[in-house]
Amino acid sequence: MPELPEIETIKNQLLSAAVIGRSITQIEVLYPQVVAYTEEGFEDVVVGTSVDDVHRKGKYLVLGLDNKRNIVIHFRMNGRLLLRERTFAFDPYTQIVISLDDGRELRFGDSRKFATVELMCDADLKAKIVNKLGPDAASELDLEYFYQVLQSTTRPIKSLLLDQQKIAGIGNIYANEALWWAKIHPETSSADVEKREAKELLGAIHRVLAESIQLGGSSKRWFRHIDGGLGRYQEIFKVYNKAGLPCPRHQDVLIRYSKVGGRGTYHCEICQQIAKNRQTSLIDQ
DNA sequence: AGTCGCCTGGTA
DNA sequence: TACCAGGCGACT
Repeated sequence: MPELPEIETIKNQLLSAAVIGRSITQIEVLYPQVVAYTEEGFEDVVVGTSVDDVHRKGKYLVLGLDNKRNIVIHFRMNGRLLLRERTFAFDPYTQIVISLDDGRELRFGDSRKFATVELMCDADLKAKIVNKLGPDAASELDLEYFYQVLQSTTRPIKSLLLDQQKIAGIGNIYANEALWWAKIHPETSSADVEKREAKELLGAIHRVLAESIQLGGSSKRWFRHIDGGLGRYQEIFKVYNKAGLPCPRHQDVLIRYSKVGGRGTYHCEICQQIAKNRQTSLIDQ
């Protein structure tokens, strides 16, 4: 589920809830497979340390500890991180519980069991995660780089937007929404996107991410805030999950569903047309 | 580039 | 009952 705006929301809420500075008194792993990788024993290294940093890179959430270790969480499809008083009722799907010294617990879980929690030192975080991701779509992506990446491949633009090694943080919802705002067909060859369109698309990416962060992310199904509350961006989806409904720009044209790169894709065939591409021009001749 | 596996739950 | 899902890595 969670893409950049959802993880950013979690991060902001953890900061507001003053998690930084709290020390960790206990770790309970209810579902051992959630721990994807540890350089050392999870519990031994974490208990007794305190959280001194919370940040996000792409779709990863990082809890930095004061011993140079990091708890690195990837939510995959259905991951959920809740902050509860210890006495609060058990949350379904909880897989790992991090107890804080003020009586609160960070409870992480995932109904589909795809999500991962890893413990890694600063050097590993950099080598195994940060250096493998492209610039963060919300905070590090500029037109210069974006256009250069587009020029470098003929892959469908939508697939490129989802490629975390090229651009970090965009997932299926925001790829669909940004392409609609920029009026670009999801299957357009990346290299055929003109600089002017690239600028539009970059603006659209920044727009949808920022608006979603303002609304606390999208809770189409599984995403929850740290207090269990829902995001609201799904209330203003333009095309995502809207197959068969009218395009907001064309009341008589219905949103079409298709697959691009194996992922469900939504677009309006009137406002999002494939730019006349070079291959077609050659064939025409 | 496409398909499969990882798993479970919601919905047509 | 079948199909789909805010992801991603390992296959062919």
